[in-house]
Amino acid sequence: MFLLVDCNNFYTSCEEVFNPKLKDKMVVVLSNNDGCIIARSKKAKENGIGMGEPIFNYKSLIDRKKLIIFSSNFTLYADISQRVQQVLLTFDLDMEIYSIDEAFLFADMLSQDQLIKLAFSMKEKIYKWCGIPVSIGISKTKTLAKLANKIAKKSSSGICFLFNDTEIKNALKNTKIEDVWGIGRKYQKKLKSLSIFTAKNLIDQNDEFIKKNLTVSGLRTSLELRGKSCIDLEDITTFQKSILFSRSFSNKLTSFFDLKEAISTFVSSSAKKLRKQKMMARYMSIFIATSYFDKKNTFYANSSHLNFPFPTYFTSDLIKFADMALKKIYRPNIEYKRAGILLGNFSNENIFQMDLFSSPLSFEKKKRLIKAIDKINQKQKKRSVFFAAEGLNPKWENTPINKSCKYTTSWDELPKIR
DNA sequence: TCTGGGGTCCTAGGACCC
DNA sequence: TCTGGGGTCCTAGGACCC
Repeated sequence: MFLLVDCNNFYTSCEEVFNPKLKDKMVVVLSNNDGCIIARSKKAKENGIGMGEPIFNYKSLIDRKKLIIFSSNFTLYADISQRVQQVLLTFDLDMEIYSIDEAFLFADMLSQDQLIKLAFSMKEKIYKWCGIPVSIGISKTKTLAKLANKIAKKSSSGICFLFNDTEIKNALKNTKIEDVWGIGRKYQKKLKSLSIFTAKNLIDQNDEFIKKNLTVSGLRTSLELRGKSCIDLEDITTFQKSILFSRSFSNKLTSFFDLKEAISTFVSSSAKKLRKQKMMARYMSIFIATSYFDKKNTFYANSSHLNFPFPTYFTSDLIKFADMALKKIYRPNIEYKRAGILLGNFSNENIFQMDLFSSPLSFEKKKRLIKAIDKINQKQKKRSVFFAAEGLNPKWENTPINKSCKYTTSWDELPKIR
């Protein structure tokens, strides 16, 4: 049996842990640049505040102090997530961290009664130790566990089991097709045009039809809904395949120089992430775009891809490559609103093919240099040492206005009790 | 003049997830 | 006026090989 443990309203719940007064209030957490709503408290959801909506739609609610807003604080959320995972580990089951607020667990050799008991004690322990409420769905496959979790969210106990065929059949009948894990916006539309409205409707189709319309992923989904497990627990050791860093700018950028500074900063951050995972990249993609919502000017978006002759995790190399890529897609006199970089095609830092013409000696030298830089930045303030290409005064960064403290990861920001 | 059949690898784009 | 960010998987088509 698979269990899906999912934190309720995760980001706003994290804020509540350190700010109990928020309980039963309308609270939302905002995206970068304080632009869109990316998390809502229960009360906010009940009052019809939509996911992904721009916050300026709710200006009057904020002015009247009915709606409390937070800038996102991912340092805090990631740390709380870690703590929840630690608690889950104490139950000694195979586990897959599926996202910042979800984990799949796999239990065999347990009776239904034991599973029920287990789920209740998990929920209780996580709340007691971390202050985070969770919902748990349990069933025969991951897709059914997801479905059970959705039902659990609405139930008073916060836990839902789908064990026998009648229970499952009923659940499928009452589940809208768009609520099935694996059916997104496009497929939903397609399926509805084919008169498929519920999960039950989907599993009643024949395999060939499903594969033709939804590819093998859709076929897997429907097999899973029928109770046949096709999606295994992901191995924890599976390594990451790409690193993306993208931002919308607070001020639009026009000059090549400004854009280059922003991109170089993105490169520097992604390279740091890459080194942390002891990986090297051989592929880079850069993209830039104007504002999608700017109706006055024509929309421009472009990307440029690059395969390096050798794998690297050196910021210096990557900044040079990024510069080459950016030159290909940059057009003058345009107001850019968004940019990003993607690194991929990874290999291990110790096992890789070197460039035939570079000397191992210079490689070692570069390695020592970058390790030293990382060390300094870790010990001292962030960005004590950085590359000139990143620029001294970023013109695109914004200062979040309503950010809570790093209560759990910074000595200077520990919660104070007065 | 007439020109086969069986493969692999790579990539862009489109779907999905949180 | 103000509109997010980070991932994975699958497929078709093009390039290549023998």
